[in-house]
Amino acid sequence: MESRYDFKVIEEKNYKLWEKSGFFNPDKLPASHKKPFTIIMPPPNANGRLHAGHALFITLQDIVTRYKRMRGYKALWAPGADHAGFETQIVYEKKLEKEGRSRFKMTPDELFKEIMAFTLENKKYMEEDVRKLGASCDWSREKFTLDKDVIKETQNTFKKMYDDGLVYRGNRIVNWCPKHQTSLSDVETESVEEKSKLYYLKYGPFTIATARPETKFADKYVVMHPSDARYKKWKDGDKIEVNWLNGKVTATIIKDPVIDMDFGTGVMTMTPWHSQVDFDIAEKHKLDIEQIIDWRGKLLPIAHEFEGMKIGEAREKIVEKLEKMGLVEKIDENYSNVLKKCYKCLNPIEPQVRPQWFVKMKPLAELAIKAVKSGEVKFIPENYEKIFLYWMENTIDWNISRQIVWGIKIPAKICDKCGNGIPDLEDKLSQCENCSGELREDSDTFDTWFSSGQWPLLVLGYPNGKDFKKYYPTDVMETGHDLIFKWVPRMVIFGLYLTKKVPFHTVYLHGLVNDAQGRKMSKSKGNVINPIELTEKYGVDALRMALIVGNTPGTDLALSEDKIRGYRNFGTKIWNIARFIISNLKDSDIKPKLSQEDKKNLKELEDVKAKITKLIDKYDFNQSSYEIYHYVWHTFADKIIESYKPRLAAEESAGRAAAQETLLKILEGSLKMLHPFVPFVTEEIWSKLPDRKNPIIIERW
RNA sequence: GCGCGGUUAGCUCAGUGGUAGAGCGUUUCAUUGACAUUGAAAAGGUCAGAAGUUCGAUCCUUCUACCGCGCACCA
Repeated sequence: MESRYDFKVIEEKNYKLWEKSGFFNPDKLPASHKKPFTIIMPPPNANGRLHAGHALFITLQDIVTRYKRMRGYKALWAPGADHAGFETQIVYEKKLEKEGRSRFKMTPDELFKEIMAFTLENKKYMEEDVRKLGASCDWSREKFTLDKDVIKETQNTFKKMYDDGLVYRGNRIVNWCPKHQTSLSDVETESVEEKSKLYYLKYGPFTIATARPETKFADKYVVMHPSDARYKKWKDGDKIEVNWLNGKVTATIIKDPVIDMDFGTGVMTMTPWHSQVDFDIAEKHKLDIEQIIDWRGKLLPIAHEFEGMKIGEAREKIVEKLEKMGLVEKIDENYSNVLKKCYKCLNPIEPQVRPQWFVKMKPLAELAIKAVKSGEVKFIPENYEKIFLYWMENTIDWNISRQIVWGIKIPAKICDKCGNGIPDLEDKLSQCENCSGELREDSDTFDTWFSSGQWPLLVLGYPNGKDFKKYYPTDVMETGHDLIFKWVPRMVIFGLYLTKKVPFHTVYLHGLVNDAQGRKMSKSKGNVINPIELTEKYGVDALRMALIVGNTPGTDLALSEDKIRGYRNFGTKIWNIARFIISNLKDSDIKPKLSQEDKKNLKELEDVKAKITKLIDKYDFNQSSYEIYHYVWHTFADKIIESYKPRLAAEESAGRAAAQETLLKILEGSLKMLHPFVPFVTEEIWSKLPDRKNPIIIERW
């Protein structure tokens, strides 16, 4: 055996050995592996290389998969690659920008083809990285989120939901990103608290408070609480004449309990086209709505002299005008409000009314709530159950249309005459059934989460695939805690809606991987750790241990190079334990006679194994890795081996043979327990032990 | 504002109703022997603060403070 553990050579060699063995594919496991155990890999974004967070989830899922495989399960870990709609399109747009091009100057087809080529090129590197980290996933089942069957089934689901009344076309207020020229769902926005000014403006006999004077040109409704005593002389529906930005306006009084009497003056005017609250009120009272700001974030002709101005610069100028008109009562400078921003570019979202496809969430959310409350789906850590339920109990309808090309086309026809939208999977319809207007193809694509939400089903070939029957429902969904809203609920919902079964019974959520000081990694801070570079320096096994030990579910992890170095030493330790024992193998025909000490040590090995088994079954990787680490280093190496040295050095005897045999047995047992955590070094040592029939990857735990 | 989490060794973090743990760092000694070292040992903690439950609280309960994070239709 080489005196040094040369991980670079060994990692490559053994990953090839595993791939060649076919054991990543559950169908090729020995027949004794009967009961399926399934994990669906959250598909990494195909447009780039893996980051530290990926390394963590690959390690976690690989540990479970290897463990279950060794426990005799028909273990399936199905990998994937995500086209990552909006994300990838943005990456590509930046690339175009650098080249002095723009997506708005390309046809959708051209753009789609270019992004496809770009993504497929990068996908290879992503897959290379996944392999590098030792993932024992079944590559023969890999799915790409834009595979033909994935597209087809996603579109079928859309049609089915439409037929079931769960998808509708609505002219509703959506989150509009003026930079990216697309609508976004609620989870694709970030709420940022900002200091701004609150303007108190005179509106006829009232004073209204607003943070956005630039939207107020067309305001012609005044809203107040029905039981506000200050305004009881006005009745719902009363008309008043008001001198306003564009001259005289006839305003209508609206009484609605949505108004907070304690905020401002308890009176507001409304801009339904650009505010969620206002839109809701307008819908309720069937009021007129009018667009003030265009899709690029500039004022429309209704703003008269301000037409064409960006809203940011228009605000102060409009306030100046209001001041000249004597309409500004006061300005509160210390107002802080919450602004929604595009989660990618952080530009403010402009709420806009736009015809879009929506999913009716309430009945679907109820399915998910029931499944979680009845314990069909469990969360690790448990407190995420509360978060999940809170989210499900407060859903709003989900906008699934995106105005980008990089995604799955919405298979529908639109009638511009009456606003009707109809799913059309076979591209057959040409005339509107309502108004006989001409239909055009919907140019929008689905929100990525609409297809990702069906991922466990799609990977397994829902509805008729063999795998679907065999491996669905899956066992555990392991993903980042940041996806508790974006992804997990949608998978539960689609699973229940389409199959009446939960897609997985356990959700394991890991935290973020931060830098050594616990700060979030970011390019601007320059503290991004590249996992592949680390594996080249310290080996994959070392990185895996560093990501697992001391890391509890749901909690962020600080990853330092020192820690990885520590576990690199652990690998060296394992290697040297093996070297020592292999150089002290049984070398005579004398029948071994186990001493009390031998029996005690073998019993301890069994006890440790039982403990670790219990811990892994609970998905407690922190404790289990900690236990195995301490057993191997501080019990096996420091105590047991040390105490056996005199016996090994002694004359040939039954006692010496027993010492040799006992040490080998403990080594074998330890290697098996170590294998899920540090697969490479254990596989290599295993191959060097006498009389190996199988690689350790399919040895029985 | 509401919700969730955290506060434990110099740093990063585990953990438990009954003498407080790891990795890295620090100090001392031993050692080239399976060990790109390793082994033995040491220093270092009112387990954020207060009150309560308990024979006993770092752990359970309540409150407070500070730090994170998430959510939010007070315009």
